[in-house]
Amino acid sequence: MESIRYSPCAACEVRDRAVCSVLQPRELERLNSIVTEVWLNPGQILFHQEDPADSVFNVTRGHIRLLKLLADGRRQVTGFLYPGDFLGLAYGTHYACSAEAIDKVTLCRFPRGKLEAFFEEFPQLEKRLLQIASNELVAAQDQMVLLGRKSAVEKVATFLINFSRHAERRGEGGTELHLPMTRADIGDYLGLSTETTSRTLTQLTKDGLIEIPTPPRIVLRQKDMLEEIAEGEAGP
Amino acid sequence: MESIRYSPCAACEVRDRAVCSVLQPRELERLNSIVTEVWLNPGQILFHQEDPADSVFNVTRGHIRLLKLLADGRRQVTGFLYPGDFLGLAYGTHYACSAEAIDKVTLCRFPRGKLEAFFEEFPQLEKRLLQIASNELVAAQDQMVLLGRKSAVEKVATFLINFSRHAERRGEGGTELHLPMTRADIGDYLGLSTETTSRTLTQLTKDGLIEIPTPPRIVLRQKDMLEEIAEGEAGP
DNA sequence: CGTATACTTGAATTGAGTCAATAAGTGTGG
DNA sequence: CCACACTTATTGACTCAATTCAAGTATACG
Repeated sequence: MESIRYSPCAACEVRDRAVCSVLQPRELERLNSIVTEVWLNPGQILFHQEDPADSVFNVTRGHIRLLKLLADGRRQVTGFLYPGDFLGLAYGTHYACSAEAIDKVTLCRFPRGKLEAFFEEFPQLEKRLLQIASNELVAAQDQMVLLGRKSAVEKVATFLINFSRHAERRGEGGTELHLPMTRADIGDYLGLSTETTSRTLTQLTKDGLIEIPTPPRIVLRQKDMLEEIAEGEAGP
Repeated sequence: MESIRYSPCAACEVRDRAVCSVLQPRELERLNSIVTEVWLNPGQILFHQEDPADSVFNVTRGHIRLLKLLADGRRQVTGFLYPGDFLGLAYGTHYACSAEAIDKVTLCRFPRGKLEAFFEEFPQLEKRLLQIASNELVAAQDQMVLLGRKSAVEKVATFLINFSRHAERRGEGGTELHLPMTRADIGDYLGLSTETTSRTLTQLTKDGLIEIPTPPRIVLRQKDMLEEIAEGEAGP
């Protein structure tokens, strides 16, 4: 994990979606002074569960997985982060989960204390964080429905649809997906085994709803059907 | 659902835990001016999923269940609220889930717009909300681990331990629990059927870890063992 | 006291997990 | 460019934890 002190904000590709979106260029310059850039290679760990939570981050490139482990090694991925996503809200003094790079990742690091000092000066920053937290809570509730009540195929369909929407929001077209994470990651995110995840994707392929030219690519053939399945509307 | 405009804050039993805890008595009086009190009978609905989210609430007495429904009626309880708990963060313009009274409930209602106007005057209120949201996000992640990766007995043990801790925090002693919610509610919260929930409680009774004198009461006999089971440390 | 609701228990079923083997990619260095 | 090692993904056969369906038993309530 390397990091430099540089002026990344000016050329930031995700500024419109990031926390910083609420700041004026001049304010952004001030924020710049406390930001460090962080690079991670695939598999590298940004922080561990239980580490002191002294920084928050914004993903600028690549993908992060958040995960929690049980004593015996069972893994739950609590979220995937995409470029623009904010990271570090869900913590008190220590991080509540680990954050690992899926592919090559770049982030902005904000020292917690310094960022909070900024709140006095730019209260809109705090408002933005509350907004982000609120969105995350809504997403968390949806994930609880998924984990608690959806079948394997409903879980996988939901995942594909959500990923597709996310890609669309980034202007990437929501039909041809490039999944950066492995089947094991997806399974641990959906509360499924790797095998069930793979089998379910195979079944969706046989049913003509998706196509897997070559993993990591997946093409959504019948998004409307997938959406129905995702919402549990496709019969029992 | 009745509601009056009265001065409830002065005699509030949960002021120390509620959003209001960050306000001075004089500030509290100002807040008082926008608060309405709401009473609910068991089973009554405070708001429905998809209703416009024009108010936020603080529970002062009784218990609320938050739930989401799938198209075919499958139910996921996304949370139980206890006296002192805040309600209404996880929403944009519309509520993301329904809120129903479990027993007799009293709440403070804050019109959203008016509360937000208060933020200018009392920025510590907004800080408090961010703190609450952060705590809820941590809890949501724990619930994902539970729903995605824990066995039935681990789920039930976790629920009992969490309920116990909550009771202790309210100064109620964490060994003799009064569960206001039904087995069906608990099951829908843990991603289990009513029957499995009941069977698992029976099994814990046979193992001597708990005692069920007469539902709704449950006595925790071996809290340390329950904690081990909850964390998945009690063998495979 | 009868009726509705909540809870428990049993028997049969099943969706997803586990274990195990194979196939398909990816990358490395000779 | 190919052979080897390594990781990721798929597929199959079997198992099992939890669900479903079906009674039956408490408990609360008007």
